Amino acid sequence: MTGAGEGSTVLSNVDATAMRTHLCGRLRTDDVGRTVTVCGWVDRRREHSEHLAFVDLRDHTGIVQCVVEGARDLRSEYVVRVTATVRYRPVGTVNVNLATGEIELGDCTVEVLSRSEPPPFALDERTDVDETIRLRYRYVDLRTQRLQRNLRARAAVNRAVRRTMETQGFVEVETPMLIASMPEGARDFVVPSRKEPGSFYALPQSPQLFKQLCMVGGIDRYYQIARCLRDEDLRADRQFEFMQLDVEASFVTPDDIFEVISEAVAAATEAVTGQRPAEPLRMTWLEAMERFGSDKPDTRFGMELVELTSLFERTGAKVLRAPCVKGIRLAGGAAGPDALSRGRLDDLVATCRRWGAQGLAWMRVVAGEGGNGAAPGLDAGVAKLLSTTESAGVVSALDARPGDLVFLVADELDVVRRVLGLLRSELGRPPVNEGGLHYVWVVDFPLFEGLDADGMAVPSHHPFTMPHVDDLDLVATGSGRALLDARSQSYDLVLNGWELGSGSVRIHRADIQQRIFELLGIEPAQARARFGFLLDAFRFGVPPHAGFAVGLDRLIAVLVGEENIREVIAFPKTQSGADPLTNAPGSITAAHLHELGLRVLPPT
RNA sequence: GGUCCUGUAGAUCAGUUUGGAGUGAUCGCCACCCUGUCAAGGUGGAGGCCGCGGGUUCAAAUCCCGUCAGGACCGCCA
Repeated sequence: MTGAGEGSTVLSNVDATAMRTHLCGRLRTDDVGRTVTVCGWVDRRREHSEHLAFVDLRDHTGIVQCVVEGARDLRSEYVVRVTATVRYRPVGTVNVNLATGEIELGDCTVEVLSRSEPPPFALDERTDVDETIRLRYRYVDLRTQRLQRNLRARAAVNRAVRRTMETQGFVEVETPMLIASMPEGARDFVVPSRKEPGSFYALPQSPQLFKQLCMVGGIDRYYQIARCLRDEDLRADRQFEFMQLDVEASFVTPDDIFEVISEAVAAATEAVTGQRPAEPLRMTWLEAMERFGSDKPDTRFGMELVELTSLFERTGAKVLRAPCVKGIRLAGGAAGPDALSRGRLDDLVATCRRWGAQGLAWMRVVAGEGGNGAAPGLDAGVAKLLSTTESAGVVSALDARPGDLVFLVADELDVVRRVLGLLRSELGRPPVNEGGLHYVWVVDFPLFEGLDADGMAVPSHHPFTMPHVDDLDLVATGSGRALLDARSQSYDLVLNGWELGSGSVRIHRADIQQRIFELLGIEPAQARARFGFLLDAFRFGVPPHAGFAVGLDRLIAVLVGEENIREVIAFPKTQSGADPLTNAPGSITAAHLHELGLRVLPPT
């Protein structure tokens, strides 16, 4: 957080107000001898008698010790104003753990501005308070160092992102919150119309179509720090509403977008950590899936997937006979302090089944027979089912050493990738605040995710995603499963295994768009109904354009080392979508319902 | 829609496996004492529908069923 205040344009005397001269945490030995007035909350008091009490006064900058003489009824979280003289602490009473530890406030005149009931939970960092209670009293929780730090980091990111986008020539355009519902993608939040009962607005899942209209409108370079809403189940990294740095630019290639976004996240990173991150790696989707079993690879640690299919092509071990076999190695997983227990292994097998695999084969790596220098062998688990050649092949392909644990999954290609990718994270992923910041551009995503029951292609992104330049012919003439090899000009930005955002080059040519609709099974009439206004706009001169959106909540969470985006959101919702503070969602009056032409059905 | 974990004092947790007398601890809170503490210290005290409902049992915080709330994950999130 060293850089959080850097480059800010605030006035230097902003600490002072009509009620105070200084902020608590900023007082230093330079201020000794000054008469100051500070305001804040009583953090802790240490009463020695009616003659002497030490009162720690806290504001968002930190704590300063007030030496209060004479009896005063000052309790936790009272809001007080103290006028006093800054003085050195007596020899031997300096507190090295406190930024203000060399000084204290003496001759205090204390004014109680507001009393407080005892707080519902301790505001220190030592105990993990139940999150429901923290959210119920979020206004108290916000006083903690943790949330003060996180929200100020968030503001620093917003500021840095705005500055860098402006510097790069982007224009901030605000798009509407009340829009038409699109029957694509995530579930929309809807708002009933009063003027037209029975009709509904949707809240935007993203400004996607509006930013493309901005390109048709000649904005050239658009950006917005936009609130987006999706009515899908919540997770540690997903809230109903979230913020995106939304970007679109005309007459650009993906490289232009990479440059702009890389610069924005670098500026955001520097604003929080004080250091510019390394340039993002670039990796194709295929490489990410093959090496990490995920389209959001966490490159902070190894344990990469190793291809073993050909080794088991003619295996006698039935459980390993499959279209695809891959393995990963857990160093020290079989022996030593980090060894996995049999119970843990059984759990992992069950977990992999839940993830969709037929099973999980595991083996311990042991020292080879024949003494020193002999190649390691395999033991336990399915080891006895393997031929000597197969065992040796596994050991050599995975570079396994005695004491390691080896996991194999044999199944369809996509299952093997996914399950081993999840297992790799489960076993090896470091905490969010360890291992540095590793940005990765994942490029060349498949254009289609698969085929639906009718044999129609299912888009992996949205239907306006431009095919890869080398796959335009395939898209134009291909059919059936062959189409699944087609790549698109879409890309994701990943940070330490978190998907930060995605973007693409958009289709600006009517012929390509028409072909894509055809492959997706969208009839012309249907296309008109759904996206008519966009297609109309494209008839009036659309520039080639591309864009991106960065999930700011996730970015900020990783930058401040939080595992959960609720910790970087001032007033988040619980996993069930409720707000324990305001009790949202709630009912509305019958009159209100009537006005909107709505009737609530009884619960089923 | 599903899987798993959690729910005991204002807070954080023991106690639940194997049912048994009065559910304890620490912090906080209240009162008193204490003139250099800083997670101050000392003495005393208050504070519990053991999430809720039902069942089994002579007996339930503990076992069973249901339900509510919170969390992690799968599905979902173009």
